[in-house]
Amino acid sequence: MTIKTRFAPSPTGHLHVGNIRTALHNWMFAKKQGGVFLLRLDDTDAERSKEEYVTAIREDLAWLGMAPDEEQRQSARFDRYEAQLEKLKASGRVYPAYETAQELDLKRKIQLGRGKPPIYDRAALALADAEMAAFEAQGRKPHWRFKLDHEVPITWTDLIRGDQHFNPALLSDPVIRREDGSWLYILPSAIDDIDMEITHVVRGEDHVANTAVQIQMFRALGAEPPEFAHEALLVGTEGKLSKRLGSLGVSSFRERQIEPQAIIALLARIGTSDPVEPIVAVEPLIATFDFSRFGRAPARFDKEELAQLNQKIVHLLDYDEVQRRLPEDMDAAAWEVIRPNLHDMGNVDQWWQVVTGPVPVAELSPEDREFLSIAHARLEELEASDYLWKSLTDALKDATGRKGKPLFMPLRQALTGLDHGPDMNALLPLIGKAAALARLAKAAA
RNA sequence: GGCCCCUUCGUCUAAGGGUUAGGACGCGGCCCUUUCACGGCUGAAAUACGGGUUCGAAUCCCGUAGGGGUCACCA
Repeated sequence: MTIKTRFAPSPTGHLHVGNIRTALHNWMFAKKQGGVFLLRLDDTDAERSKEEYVTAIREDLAWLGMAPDEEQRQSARFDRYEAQLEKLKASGRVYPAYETAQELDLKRKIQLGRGKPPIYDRAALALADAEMAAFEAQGRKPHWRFKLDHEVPITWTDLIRGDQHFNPALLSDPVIRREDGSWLYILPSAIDDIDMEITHVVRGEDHVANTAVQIQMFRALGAEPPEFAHEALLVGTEGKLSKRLGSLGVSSFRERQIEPQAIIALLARIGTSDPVEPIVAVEPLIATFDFSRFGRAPARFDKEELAQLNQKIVHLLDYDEVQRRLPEDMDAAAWEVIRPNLHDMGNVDQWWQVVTGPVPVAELSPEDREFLSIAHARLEELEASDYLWKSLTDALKDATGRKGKPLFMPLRQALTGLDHGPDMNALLPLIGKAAALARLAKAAA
């Protein structure tokens, strides 16, 4: 049997870290088994679903390198849901209810006030035909609920959480369809999982109770439930499931010059017993992916940790991977020289500026300026070569007796305008003899 | 409030009765580098609390505290 996972976001907003993590785990699990990764847009809510978010979700997944193998959307399958609902009606597993949202809300408040769990009381189940007819006569239309079988305990072995047990009597019969005919996600999701032959449902632990309900739905529809893996949610650095985390999307990562590889490397490992490591290629990440390594406690997502990982990732990036984002005339050799000093890809221009100039003129003492004019004279006599820096500093050592910091720091400042930066041995050939002479002359003046 | 899950260095975690409680990230120090960074080495750093069970508990049991989730005509 081929493995098939699905990522089922509702296009009511952009993907955020939590979403991305879930998508990633679905994708990695499928890839590890040579399976299929399905993107299913849960757009049953026509009010809130927007086409721009559909596009954004596709683009974000592609940018992260996990384009789906297949795409489906629930809005195209309403006929199918209708047909399946009829079957459930026929087998008595769904029933009409006429309460208004306000009435239900009131009931819940009363239950809560009494210290009881706010579970639907199944009043609609006791309705006589005449009462229903009366509601219909008033023009009231029913919404539909799925009838949980209270006699059958719900159990499954979760790939992350282990054996799970739910008492169906402690769960509300879920509303599956509104009076206006629109669908709630829970039944369509189960129908889709069956029809699309999903073998593994990987989602956040906020769905465990839904899974309990859906397991009865699968069975009521004559299907065996798939495997389930519910992962612990991500929390922010404050320890709470932060609102800020919900707004951290791909666009904010792009703005902050975070490479997709860094996001993948962090999200693949965070909350697992494997260490978060700067790994650029996705294959080793996939190879170590294993649900048994997932912790059950919420993991902390730290933007700072992501930034640090990103820096290490940048230091591992090959020239061909970044070439199209580099200044046009920057070659592989220059990339190698500049790369170790990068904080993120946003620093490239700054360092390339140091090579191509112009650079700011350093403030120097009269002694240093005199030293630099000697340096200028010596450099003029030298051949441009890969060892230009060594030849120059050797010559100056002999000529002036300077050594150590007093020897090289004025040179670095004159040549780069900065007191830190890439190795001058590598940098000077990049700057070139002519430009170096000009900078020395300017700083000595 | 009911139900479910969780609690080991700052962070992510390993160790399912006997360990100097291990690793990774971060942090400190040293080395390398005629700068910064990179890299190498090294150090500090944890079993939430209280009771049991046991020769022996991070590990099993109970309780307390704390955290997370859920209990929608959202997904």
